[in-house]
Amino acid sequence: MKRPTIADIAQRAGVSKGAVSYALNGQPGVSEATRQRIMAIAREIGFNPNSAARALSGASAKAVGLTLCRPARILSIEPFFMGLISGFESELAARSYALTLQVVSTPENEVEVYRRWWGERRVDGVFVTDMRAGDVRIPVLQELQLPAVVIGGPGDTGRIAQIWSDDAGAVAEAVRYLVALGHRRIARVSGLPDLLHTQTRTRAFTEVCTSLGLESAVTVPSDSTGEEGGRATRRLLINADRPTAIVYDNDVMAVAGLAVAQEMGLAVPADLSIVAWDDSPLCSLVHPPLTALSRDIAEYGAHAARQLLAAIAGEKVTDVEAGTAHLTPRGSTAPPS
Amino acid sequence: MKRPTIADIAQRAGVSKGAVSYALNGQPGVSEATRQRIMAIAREIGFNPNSAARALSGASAKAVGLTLCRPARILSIEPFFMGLISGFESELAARSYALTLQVVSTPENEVEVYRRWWGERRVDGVFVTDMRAGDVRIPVLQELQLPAVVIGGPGDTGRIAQIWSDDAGAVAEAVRYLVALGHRRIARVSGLPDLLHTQTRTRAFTEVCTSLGLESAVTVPSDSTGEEGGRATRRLLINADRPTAIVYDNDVMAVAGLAVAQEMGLAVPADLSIVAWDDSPLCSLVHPPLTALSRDIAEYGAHAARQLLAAIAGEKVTDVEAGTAHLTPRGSTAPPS
DNA sequence: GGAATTTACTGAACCGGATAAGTTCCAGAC
DNA sequence: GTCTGGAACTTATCCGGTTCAGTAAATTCC
Repeated sequence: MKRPTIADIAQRAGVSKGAVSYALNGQPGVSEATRQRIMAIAREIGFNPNSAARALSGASAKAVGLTLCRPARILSIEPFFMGLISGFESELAARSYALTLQVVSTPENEVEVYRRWWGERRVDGVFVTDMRAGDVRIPVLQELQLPAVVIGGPGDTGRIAQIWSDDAGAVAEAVRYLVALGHRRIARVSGLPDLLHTQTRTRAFTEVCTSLGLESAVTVPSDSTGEEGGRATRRLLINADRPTAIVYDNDVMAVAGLAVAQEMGLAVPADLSIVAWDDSPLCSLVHPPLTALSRDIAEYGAHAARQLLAAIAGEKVTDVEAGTAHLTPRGSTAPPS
Repeated sequence: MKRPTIADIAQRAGVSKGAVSYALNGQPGVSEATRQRIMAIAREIGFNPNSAARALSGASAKAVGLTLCRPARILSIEPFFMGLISGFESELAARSYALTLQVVSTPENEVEVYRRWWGERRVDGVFVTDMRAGDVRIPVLQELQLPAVVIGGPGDTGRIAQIWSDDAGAVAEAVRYLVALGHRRIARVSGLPDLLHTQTRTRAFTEVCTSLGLESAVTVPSDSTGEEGGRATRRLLINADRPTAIVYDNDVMAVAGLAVAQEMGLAVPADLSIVAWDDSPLCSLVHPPLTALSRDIAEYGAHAARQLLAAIAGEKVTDVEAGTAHLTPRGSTAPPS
């Protein structure tokens, strides 16, 4: 089956290719009657503009890119990214933008992918996640002048717009809530320590715990996996002066922590309170359901997509703080016994 | 920054555009010396072929598509797809193919996306998941002659290749194991009943239970979500002659089922044995860790990607059964008390 | 040694759109 | 009645590759 082109439409309508192009793109240069006639023919024969041809003649590729820098094992269970992707799609699909995905193994690898995408003109812009301090990707994106939006910050991104949620405020809310319940020994199991948002959260956690004069407030670094989160929990709970509450940097680690507590014969929430970050369905799935710092990740993603599309359109895009997480108390938190 | 093109290379090397194209694509028509010189220059100036131009001049788009027909809420927690995507990527990245993702809401919508992708020449082929009986997508793909691989079957896909794992064998293995432990009342919580693989599993489950002469062997339909899986479990467990073991069609529902059992004061595995399908890290995360029907989903995806690339290359691709799931016993199964 | 073939290229057409630069044609102004 | 200006087109060029037809030089063959 042959793909219909504007030449086919032009022939049917008895006009030139140029006229068809003007008509379909809402450009001036054709009468309203002709435009309607052309559009009707296009619809009738199921015309879709060849994205390659369009991209080649200087217009946009109508695609944006996302690189995921995680091994398969971790990705498969990280609900955050799928939520984010769903959010992206809600905006992108409406404007007929495609999302191009690439799984990579290192940030250096990510840079290579950006360079390739740029050279291939494959994408009009990219989403950047998992920002690190002094991230190597930022200078490259600036050099290539590839539109981008950094998700998670705030950090030093130069002219590149970023969007983040108020992690410091959220962590403070969680700690204050636990303290109000009577907890005095609170621990936190964090994600990868070199990620920017981990650092933000760690700083905020330490600050708020100090200001509230807590007995102990350690942060144990982990890597966002359930496995490592469980190990970190075990290390915390074998101490004599074990914490009475633990805040986890994501839901997967929180679930693993819950399992470790059960395995060690500790009752949740009687002996240990648990707070999860990022409230995926996972949190309400387990027993007891986990108190979580919820935020609308899909909306977060949609917001980021709007930002990126604006940046691609050449509009001035400013940094925004969006979607502050707020505490959703469930069965995993209670006063310490 | 200007993107380097083959014209730039041609100028530097003092040859024509055509010669450069032949050299870079390993085509005959240039001497080995010239080829080396051209390749060196290309590497030096960081040349990447413009994918749009390449796609336009008849060559492939170097991209494949995947549509996901799930609401955001479900997708975010479904580890299966991320595992599959990781598997795709391992093959695609090696051959510089991009993966284009689109989240849609209905199968009809999926058909539209296929038509658009085809018209736009955006992808060279597509992965098809979640096959239903009499799936509307198959005739469209045949009509468009868009290379495709169906993941999950076997079904009636005409000339389109498919890949599936031996679900019937796996479900039999699980049931036989439970029966060997002494269970006589086994239930199953399934995924969406109109999906082909759900039907295959249901048929196999009923058959093996009948052949083993079990007291009761109901399948309760669900929709793969934890929420619905939990509800189905609750409905099963309130009966007087409740099952002593439940097999779930995915890991998320199994985890939800575990939570419901705990909530109802039933001990797992003493009062209820649980078997999960698809062994994501989730299964080893909870307490007790879940016995699961494991298969290597990433390898499954990689296999599918190899099939699709072969189909795109015009090779004859045959249906294959790959990666049979096998039982991985963990703490959630034991003889009934 | 001259014709035939092969090698190593060049030049130009082509893919399917976007778009700048004409070309008609007609209404309105003077 | 001529001139101007704009609407409604057409024509031609460009984007950056691929590929085919052509060509000159080198090599092979009898």
